[in-house]
Formats: sequence, structure tokens, C-alpha cells
Amino acid sequence: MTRELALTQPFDLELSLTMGQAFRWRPLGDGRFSGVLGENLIHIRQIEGGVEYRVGGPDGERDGSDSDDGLLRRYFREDDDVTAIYNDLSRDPVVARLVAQYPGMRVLRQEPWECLVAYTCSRRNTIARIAHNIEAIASLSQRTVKLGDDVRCVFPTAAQIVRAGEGALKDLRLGLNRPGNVFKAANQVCIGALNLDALAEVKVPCNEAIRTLEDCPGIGPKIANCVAMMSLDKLDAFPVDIWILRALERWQYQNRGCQMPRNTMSPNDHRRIASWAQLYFGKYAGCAGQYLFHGIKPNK
DNA sequence: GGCCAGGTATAGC
DNA sequence: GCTATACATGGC
Repeated sequence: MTRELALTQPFDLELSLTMGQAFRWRPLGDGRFSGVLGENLIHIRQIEGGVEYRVGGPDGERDGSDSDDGLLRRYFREDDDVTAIYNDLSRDPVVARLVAQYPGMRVLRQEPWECLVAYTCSRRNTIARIAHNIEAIASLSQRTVKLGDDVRCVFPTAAQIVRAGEGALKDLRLGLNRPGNVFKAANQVCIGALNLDALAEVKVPCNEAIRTLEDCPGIGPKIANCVAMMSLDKLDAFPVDIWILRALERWQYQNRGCQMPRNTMSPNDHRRIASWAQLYFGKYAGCAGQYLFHGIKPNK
């Protein structure tokens, strides 16, 4: 059964799903996208005034419900005041231009654990290969969800990854992300040393969440900021990668107070730039960063 | 082959 | 603190 969901604010489904923040959406070729959200396999496309979607679970397609609507609204951050965010971001002329050019590019609210693993795989990697890595890791759950002919794997819990073992991860060829990193992170979550849901609470400030994440082996400032922004509701987090550095340089942000790193970027350089960005772009600095990332990346 | 891709940990100063 | 370097894998 196809279900319609009204979305009243600026929204570009394809751009939001494919710009490189989330890695489990595949085009089905007819304007629809297939993706796994928790225990649900979603087929979705944009229509006038919102989206229409179908949903499947372990036993195949089922009727959508109000709670599925809620799941999608939450994922798309429909609860944000998008126009207010855009107005706030438009204090900067470059971001203002990008917002006008790409309206409706939302920051998706991803699952923290999956987001952490995905960005742990992002070191010196390409978006296509991160997606490939994530699908490989998903297969470790051995739990499928179905919708018609489409069969996908649920993303494994930290406990399932620990159970699968370090050797299973090694076989997946995760590149610079040593298998040990994902495995160690899974262990930290398993034993409760890293409680991602607690970090998502409003009372936990961005910088505190980031500090906690950085205590985890294999997680540095870039990944910590990504996880905070895209899964822990800290829209002021500001991940700095080589594309953001290029954007800051290309659009001359040195002239707006940004202190660029001299050579290779140290954790202190990252903290300095993130602090500047939070002052300069404001409380939605992460959204500004997402626009800079999209604006600077080739092959759009 | 050489270079690059959403970085991080480590060892040397 | 800062800097250089190793790290794993695949595409162009």
C-alpha cells in the first residue's frame, strides 16, 4: 500500500538522500529510492507537497501507519523550522547563494550507531566506497527486510558486530578504517562506555558530545563532529574535512576571521575552525558546512 | 605507476 | 603544541 506524507517546508528528497551524508539509499530508476531505516525497508519518492512511500519489514510489505509517517518526519527533520534556519544561514553571502541554489537540502537525522560506523569508514575514502563498506557491514546482521523483489539487510547492532568478531570485519576490506576501529567502537557501545542515546539529549552541549566521542579509539574531530551533527541533534557541530578546507580557501574565509591551518591539520586546527564557524555561521553552523561541502564538491 | 579519496594515531621535536 | 608519516584499498 502506498502512503502519502505531506511535508510543508522546502524539501528536496533526491538531493538530501544522495548528496553524501547518508549511505544506504539507492535509486530504483523510476524516481524512487530504496533505503533501510531501522527495521524498515522504505521505497520513497517525492510528490507535490510531500512524499509517497511503501514500507516493508522482515516478512515483506506491510501497511504504512502513523508511526511510519513519524519515522520519516523525524528522519527528514520536518520538526525544524527550515525557513528560520535558512534565514539564519543567509547572514553569509556564499551560503546564502547555495541555499537559494539548493533549497530543501536537509540535514538528515540518522541513527547514531549506524552514523558512527559509517563515518568511521569515511577516512580517506570515497562516497561510493563508503556506501559499499556500509552494505558489507550490514550483511553481518544476517537479518533482512523485504519489499517486493527488494531485499536488504538491517544494520547490525553493536552487539551483533562484537559477536561477528574482528575477523569478520577484516574480511570486509574496510580500507584505512582498520577493522579494529569499528570493532573497538562496537565494544565501547556494548559495555556501555559509550552511550550514544544519552549524548543525543538536548541538555548535552555539542562540545561535550564531541569530547566524549573523541575518547573512542579511531574517532577524531572530523568523525566526532559528523556524528554529533547528523545523529545527535547538534546542528552547531562543524566537521572539517579536505573539502571544507578547500571551500574555506576558495571563498576566502580567511578574510572573515577564519584561521586556516598551515600544513596538515591538527586536532587543534579543527577545534579552532569549528569554534570560528560556530561564531560566524551561528547555531546552525553544521548546516552551513553541509552547503559548503555540497557547493565545493565536483560531479554534482 | 602515481595520485587521490569526507582522517587518525603516533613518534619525533 | 606542532609536524610528518604510516596506515588499506580501489579508481582513474
